[in-house]
Amino acid sequence: MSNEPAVEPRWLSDEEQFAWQCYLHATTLLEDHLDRQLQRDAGMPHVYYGLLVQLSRAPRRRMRMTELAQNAKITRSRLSHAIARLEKNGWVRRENCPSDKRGQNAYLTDEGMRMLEKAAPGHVAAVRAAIFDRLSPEQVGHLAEICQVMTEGLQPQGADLPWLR
Amino acid sequence: MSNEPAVEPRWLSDEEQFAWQCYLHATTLLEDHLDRQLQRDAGMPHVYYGLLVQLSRAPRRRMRMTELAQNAKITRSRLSHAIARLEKNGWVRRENCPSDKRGQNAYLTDEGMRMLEKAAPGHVAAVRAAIFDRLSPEQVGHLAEICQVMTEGLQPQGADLPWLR
DNA sequence: CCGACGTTGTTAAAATTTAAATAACTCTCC
DNA sequence: GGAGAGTTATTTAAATTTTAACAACGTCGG
Repeated sequence: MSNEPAVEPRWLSDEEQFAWQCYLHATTLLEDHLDRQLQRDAGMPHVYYGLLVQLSRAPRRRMRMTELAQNAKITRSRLSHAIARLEKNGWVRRENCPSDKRGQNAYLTDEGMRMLEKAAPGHVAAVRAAIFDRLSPEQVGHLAEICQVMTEGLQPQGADLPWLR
Repeated sequence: MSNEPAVEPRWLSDEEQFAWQCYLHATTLLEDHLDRQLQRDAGMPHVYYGLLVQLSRAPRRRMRMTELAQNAKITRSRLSHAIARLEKNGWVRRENCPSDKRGQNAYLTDEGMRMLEKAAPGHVAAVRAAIFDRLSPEQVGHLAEICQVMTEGLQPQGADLPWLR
C-alpha cells in the first residue's frame, strides 16, 4: 500500500539554505519598501503602478486585458479588479476591442499619463537607491542572468503552446 | 514657489532596465508558484509556512510574537491574523509570556510539527526545482551576495538603534 | 510613587487578492 | 450550419493584508 517512494528528500546545503534566506529577506523587504513608497507618493501599490507603466509603453497606450495580465504576471481576475480601481481614479479607461467582441482594451488616460510622469522619478530613485546604486555592473549582470534562469524554469517558453514540447 | 529642484532624474540604463524587468518577473512568478504549491500541498500560503518553519527552529518551538514578526519581515498585525488562522488549524497555540505580561508566545503544536514534516520535502523539492537545481554554485553565491547588499540598504543594521548612526 | 512615553499585541474597517462560477463570444470539425 | 470545446473578461464570495486605533503593560525620570 505504500504509494510513497520513501526517498530521502535532498535538503538544501548550507550555502543554499543561506542564499534562500537572503533571497526571501531581500525580496520581501524590497516589495514592501516599494509598495510603501508608491502608496505614499502615487496612491497605489506597486503592482498597479506596473500596470500603468505597461500601458504607457504600449502602442496607442492601450492593451488587451489578457496580454496586460500576462505581461504583469497576474491573473485576469486580479487585473479586472485592479483596472476597476484605476478607472475610479480616472487613470485608465476601458473600450471594446474592435476585432474580438469578447475582448476589452484598457488604455491610459491623459490624466493617468500625467500622474505617471509625476510619480516616475521618485520611483526610479527608490529602485536605484535599493538596488542599482548598490550593485556593481557585474552584479547587475549576474542578477539578470539568475532571474532569467529562474523565469525559464517557472514559465518554460512555449508553456502556452504545450503541443510544441 | 518652485520647491522642486528640477533635477533630471537618473533613469535606468538599458542593462539596469533589463535586469529590473527580469527581477520582477522572476520574483513574482516564484512567489506565485510557491504559494500555489503550498496551498495545494499544505493548505496555506507561503508566508504562513515560513512562520511554522521559524517556530520549528526556535528553542522549545516557541517564540515571542514580535520576534517572529521581525524574522518573517511582516507586521505584528499581519502576524496576529496569521497566528489566529494557524490556531484554528491546530498547528500553533498561544501562551502568555511569563516574564512580560504584555507578551505572548506562539508555539508549534505536535500536530503542527507533524504537518510541517509532511509538507517540507515537497516544498524543498519545489524550491530546488525552481532555483537551486538550475543555478551553478557560483550563481548561488552571487545571489546570496546580491540579496545581502539589497537587504543592507533596506534594513540598515542598527535601524532599531538609530542613535548609533 | 507618579506620570509621560514607549512597547506589545490585538482589533475593526477598508483595501486587495484569490478561487470558483458565469456569461458572452470564437473557433474547429463534422 | 451548428454542436462542442476553448477563450475572454467579469462577478461573487471568501481569504488575506493593510491601516489606524486601541488597551494593557513596562520603563524611566522626577
